[in-house]
Amino acid sequence: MPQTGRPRAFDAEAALDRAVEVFWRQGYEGASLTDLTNAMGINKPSLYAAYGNKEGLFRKVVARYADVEMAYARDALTQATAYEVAAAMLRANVVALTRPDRPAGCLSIQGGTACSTENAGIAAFLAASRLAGEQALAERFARAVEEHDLPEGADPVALARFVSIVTEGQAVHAAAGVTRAQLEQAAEIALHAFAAAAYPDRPVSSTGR
Amino acid sequence: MPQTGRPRAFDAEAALDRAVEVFWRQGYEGASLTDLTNAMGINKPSLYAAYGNKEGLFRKVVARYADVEMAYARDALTQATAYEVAAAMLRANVVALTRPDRPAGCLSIQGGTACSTENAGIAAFLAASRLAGEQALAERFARAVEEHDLPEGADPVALARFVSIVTEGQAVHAAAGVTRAQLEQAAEIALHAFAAAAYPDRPVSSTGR
DNA sequence: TTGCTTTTGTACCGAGCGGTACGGAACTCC
DNA sequence: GGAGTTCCGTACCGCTCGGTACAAAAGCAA
Repeated sequence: MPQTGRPRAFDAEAALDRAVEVFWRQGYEGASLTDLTNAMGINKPSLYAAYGNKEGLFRKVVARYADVEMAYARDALTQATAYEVAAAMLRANVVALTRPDRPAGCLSIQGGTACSTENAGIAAFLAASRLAGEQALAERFARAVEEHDLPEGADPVALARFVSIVTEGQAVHAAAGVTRAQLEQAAEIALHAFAAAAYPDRPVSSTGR
Repeated sequence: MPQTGRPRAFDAEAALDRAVEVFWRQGYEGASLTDLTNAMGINKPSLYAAYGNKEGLFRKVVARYADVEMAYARDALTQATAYEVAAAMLRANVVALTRPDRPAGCLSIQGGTACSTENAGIAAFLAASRLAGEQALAERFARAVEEHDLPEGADPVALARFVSIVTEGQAVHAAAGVTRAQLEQAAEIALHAFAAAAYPDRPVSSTGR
């Protein structure tokens, strides 16, 4: 595989990271190619050669975002118990949504929940990727039932949906400028709910961190 | 105030309702003037004469949406107890998000959580209007503390924030196509959490409706 | 009928959109 | 030092965007 020709003058992965921020802040439709190329430090033909087109770039951006910024979600799944999984997920999510060196909120929602008809696929793609994360969580909770960590009556799918809904609400709230401390407070309430719903027969201790 | 001149040939309020649907489905930036005028059955000069410009139309659309589609939220505030307020809010929200004759989700989020830099004001406007609803809820819960409905230690602001976060997460989920029954299940879990957080000393009964 | 006022439809505006043609520049292989 | 290959920068494409000029149409008052 002979690699000849003029070498690329930019770091494709670093440029992708710049694009992540632009889409994160402005959404798919709100980010113009000019915004993107300016932030990435390249011009349009380079962008098209390296990433295909705007949609191709966006999909690579989402993949990169999932790799880098959503690592906490995969880590959370490795916790020992369902409760710890939920706790890690909710708490780390709040931290990720409010990092001072990142745009507030999450790309998966900021990218676009509604689009023009011609870009409807973008919103659907993002929705599907969110639901995939929810399903992974549901599978982890199902394992917890098998392991008798969660009681037999627990509904792994419903629990995962609840956790996922809270993380999405947190993301919307974070994008509106709500502070990390305020979101953490809400995460603890949600976690309390998770415990009550997951272990319905067990008495619930008082709320609080 | 003499009303002379050629009379308007369309119902401005009915046309506004058509515009609500377009912005609800496609978001502010995803809805073009062509999309809007086609749906409203008018042409551009009529739109500009009646509503100012695209942003003016959008603000009128949001106001109309708040009047018509968010009535349930104001109704919920009139419930007798904080718990009933939260229950009415969460349950009615699910119904509103999944009406078969309406776009899925809510305009306040579908309208745009992220926008191009020149339309950043739109996202901020929507965020502010959501937070205003949350504040109304917080005031209702504060009243509940005064009335000794909620215990003295309860935090009305945090409770309102939690409820608000769940409704927003539900909206994102609904827009992704999650069914009403699935959202209702999550609402009940959240409601359970609300009870535990609002009445921390009281024992919690098992989950379920 | 004659003004006067307002709305309507058409046709158009400058600007920005996503995307590309093309020539020169920078590299490897022979 | 070509020859071949790939990338970079400029300049441009057709199209759609939000917004408007203008004249005909439709109402009122006199």
